[in-house]
Amino acid sequence: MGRPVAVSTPRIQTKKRGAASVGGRGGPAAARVRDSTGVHTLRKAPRQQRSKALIETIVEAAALTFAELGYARTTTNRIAERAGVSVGSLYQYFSSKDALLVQLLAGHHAQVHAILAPAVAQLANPRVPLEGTLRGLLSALVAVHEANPAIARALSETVLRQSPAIEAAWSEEDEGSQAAALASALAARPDVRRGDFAAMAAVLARTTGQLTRWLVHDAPPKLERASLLEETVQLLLRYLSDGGVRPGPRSARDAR
Amino acid sequence: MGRPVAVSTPRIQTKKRGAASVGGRGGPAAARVRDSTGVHTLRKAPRQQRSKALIETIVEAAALTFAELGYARTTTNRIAERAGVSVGSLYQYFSSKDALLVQLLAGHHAQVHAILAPAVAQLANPRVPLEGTLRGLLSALVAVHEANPAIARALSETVLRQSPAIEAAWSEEDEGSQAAALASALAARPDVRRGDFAAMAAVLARTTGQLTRWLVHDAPPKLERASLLEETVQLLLRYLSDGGVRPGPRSARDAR
DNA sequence: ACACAATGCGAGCAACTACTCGCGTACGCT
DNA sequence: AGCGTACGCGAGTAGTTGCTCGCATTGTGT
Repeated sequence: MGRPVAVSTPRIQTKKRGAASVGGRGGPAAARVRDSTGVHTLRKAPRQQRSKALIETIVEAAALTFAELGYARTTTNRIAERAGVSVGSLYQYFSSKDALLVQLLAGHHAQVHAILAPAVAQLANPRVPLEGTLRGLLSALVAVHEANPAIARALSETVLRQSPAIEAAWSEEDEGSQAAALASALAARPDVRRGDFAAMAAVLARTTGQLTRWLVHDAPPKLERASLLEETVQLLLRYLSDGGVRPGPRSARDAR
Repeated sequence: MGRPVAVSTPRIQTKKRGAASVGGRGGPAAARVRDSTGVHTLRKAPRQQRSKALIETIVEAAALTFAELGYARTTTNRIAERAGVSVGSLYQYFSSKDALLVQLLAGHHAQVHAILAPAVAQLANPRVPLEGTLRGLLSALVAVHEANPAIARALSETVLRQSPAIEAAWSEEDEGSQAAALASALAARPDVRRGDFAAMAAVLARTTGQLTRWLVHDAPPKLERASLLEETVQLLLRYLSDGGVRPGPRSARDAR
């Protein structure tokens, strides 16, 4: 490359000292500009077509790389390389590595929410049988995770608690956020076991989310997907259903 | 598209960092942590009292720091600082940051195993009621996690998939490893619902582990621990119990 | 066709990390 | 006390990472 690469930047402007130590191995955690509101949006709105395509490409590459290497081991340079663009372009639209992940999280949450909302609504209608609703819900969630295993896996594993910003973005709208609606839906159904509905909703939400992710990404390959899905349905259905196990006087005294 | 021109680094991956130098260093017998595939062991066996205490201190500091900051953001310097020792001392006994974590994992697994084994054995005896066994199991697991929240949290969250060595150490003996024993124990009980016992065992193990960790470390503080624990017991109990839920229209509607 | 802005580039930098090495210190034995 | 050595130390090193900045390239309005 015969191009005279100019002299190195003579500008010795001191970098903005970032906040606490944030970052992976050997990274300069400096200049992590954190908006006071903590909201990470695109730094800049794409005005032309090529830039929109570029953003798309970057996000896809990021998803793939996060999924493959995990968040901590993924470098922005690698993302850019995979996307076939330069790091500079990446940072023109995403203010940080975190921002990239937050973007991914937002997309995922949108998908999950689109499934959860109608499911909870249907649950609130006692005339619709539980089993069908649950089965449909699980299938839909599994489909989402299957449709984009890369994102979902990266999201659920290595990622949380890496940085405050990410954690905030995640908890903003996770499975538990609809707990209140879920709890009242459960309470409204006569075929659901009476109890502490808030706790029930929390346990239900947590279990559903975890089992779904596990089922798609980490379940032992030896076991058949169909069986596991069916077992999951049974787990949830039996948990919610009234009757069945008699917690009556008999079992009350068996505790030692 | 200009090619990157291979920035600097004429060297090709002369990284001698994370790699565990196996063998060599012929010398004193090293105290082994858990020798299976020759993963990580203590570099050197402590011969004097002060060094034993030092190792203890380091491990504790590591647990605390991992829990607080997560694995990726924890630096060995910080661990040493917290332990009040020098990095040099740390590296005299632990060959790497990974080794420290592997040590922690081993300890945790030992504790969990000590709980799981007798519980599965008890489960295999049909004369012991399910409910009591489950409740006891859950209480014990919760106690372990509560007794050392730092380790358990670090272990369950940020850590896995960070490096191949760690992943290997983890999967060596996780909840699923006793799936076979669990499955046959379930099959032997007449009061357990018939089905695909392998899948049941897997779902059961996964759910138990996840809910326990969640309960101790991440459950919304608004909900009471006791309620959540009780709900978890119900979840597992109802999942396993025979009878109860009917696929068809419900008939028996007993109040409460 | 022309000017100007939007976009894209990529080498380089400062920060930060995991880990080493040579040397002083405290231990335990005789 | 005296001596060999296990122990402990911490400044320093090589290597990486996230991110910036000046400039080249492409698109758009007129």
